[in-house]
Amino acid sequence: MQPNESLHLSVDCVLFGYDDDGLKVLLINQKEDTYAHAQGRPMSQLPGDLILIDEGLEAAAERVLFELTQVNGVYLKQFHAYGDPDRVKDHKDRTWLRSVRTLPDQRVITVGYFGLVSLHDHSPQPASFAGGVSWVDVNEVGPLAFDHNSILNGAMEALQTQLETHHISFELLPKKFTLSQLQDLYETVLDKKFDKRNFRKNVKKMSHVVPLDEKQQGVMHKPAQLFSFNPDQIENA
Amino acid sequence: MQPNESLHLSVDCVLFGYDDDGLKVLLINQKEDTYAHAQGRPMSQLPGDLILIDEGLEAAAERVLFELTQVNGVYLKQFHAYGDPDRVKDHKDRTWLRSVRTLPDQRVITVGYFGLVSLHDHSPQPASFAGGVSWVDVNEVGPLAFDHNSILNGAMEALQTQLETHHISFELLPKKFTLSQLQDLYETVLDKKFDKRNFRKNVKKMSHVVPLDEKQQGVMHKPAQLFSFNPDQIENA
DNA sequence: CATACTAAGTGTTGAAAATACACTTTTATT
DNA sequence: AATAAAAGTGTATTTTCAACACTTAGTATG
Repeated sequence: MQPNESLHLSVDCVLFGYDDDGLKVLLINQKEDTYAHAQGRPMSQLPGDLILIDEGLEAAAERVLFELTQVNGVYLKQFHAYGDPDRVKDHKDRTWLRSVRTLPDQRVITVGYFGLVSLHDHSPQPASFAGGVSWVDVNEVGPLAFDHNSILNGAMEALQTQLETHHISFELLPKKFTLSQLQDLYETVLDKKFDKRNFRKNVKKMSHVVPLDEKQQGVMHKPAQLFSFNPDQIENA
Repeated sequence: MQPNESLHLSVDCVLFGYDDDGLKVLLINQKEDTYAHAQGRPMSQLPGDLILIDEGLEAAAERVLFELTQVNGVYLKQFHAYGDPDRVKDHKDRTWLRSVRTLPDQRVITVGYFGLVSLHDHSPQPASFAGGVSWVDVNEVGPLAFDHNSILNGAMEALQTQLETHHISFELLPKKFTLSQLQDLYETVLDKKFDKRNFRKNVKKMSHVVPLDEKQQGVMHKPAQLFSFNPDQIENA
């Protein structure tokens, strides 16, 4: 029995970005000219790439994300491995693979990581690599290359679970934020509404959310109190 | 950049077995004679093996588990991928690897699956492969080969989470069981005590747990009502 | 400077869920 | 007949969750 002759491993990163406009995911647009003399048309896909031979999975996810988006030091969490033997063999994906891989027919297993950034004050400048990059509202994502739609779904579920159990909202918000922004974030990610007063009662119990001596400015209504996260307290969340 | 020259992928299965005596995990004992003319001594490890070149991850986990334990059709769930570049390079593990692998120096990434069986009425007869196999109480597991102790820890956490969120207890119990057995299972897996009356109130709400017209026999105390799981209702759990 | 607009901010009440707690029953054994 | 052993059962209290409407502080406009 010759178990695995040659089998490749990649990481795919689902980078979520949040601002007042909603929850976005960072997608890469395949280069148009890849398809100039070939069948098919360019699709969008998640940022991902093969791991290096002596590189850890987490390190690979950080590197790939940095190479493709210039984003550094973000919260990254593994959520699932995808290993269908045919996951990169679909007809629609072959033209692109032939243009970028030396061995386009090899099986690739991929490990999914999701990452979180705030689009408010981070605004990562995605490297214009591989044909361009864009933030797409998670509710407006069309068909993606490979099995990336189901990877994205897996990431969404993992994000929802993590938000409910580990209160990781601070990864998606600017350093200073209002309670209404926090509530909008919860409502957007979990796709349900909360009562304003009850929501605020719960926030009061979260010791890692601390009020600042500062108020919102330049809004044409009562300015909101600003809050921030106390990193020392996050473990207790 | 030559991404990954040769890199292997395995699955490791953490098979939990439960009976009145506690929660066990199935371990493989490395063959003594492997070490006859070499340094080191045999260790225990989780059942696992390289995946085949055209085999899905889930299918690989099922196959490996069947080959090593003769267990078929059990609940199996992926929980984490382990990819430290040095995870199979520790000195203590090299003798064994040289004896079983054609390429003992290759990096191996592994995907962890956990499985559940009842030791009451299943009693899987583990194939005496690779030097013997044994059920070890999860609280008495010594040092394992590779990073298998941390894989086991990951599986334990996944099991606890699944039990609390998806009520998968039926995978670990015999077809007929008493409420005391069910409570013991919860207490063992989650490592906390429950109040008998409150526990039974909660069970009454679980529509997939149904009473039978049958009682325990041959016990020297009041015989308990037997229950079973209604497979049609499990989705609603 | 008065008015209008906008989102911020704030408490109470009722329902439901979680917790704490002790005695009686049924069978097998001697 | 007495004993041992775990099964089985109900209520009162506390805590958590859910529903609900008005006042406040600032900006903009006439």
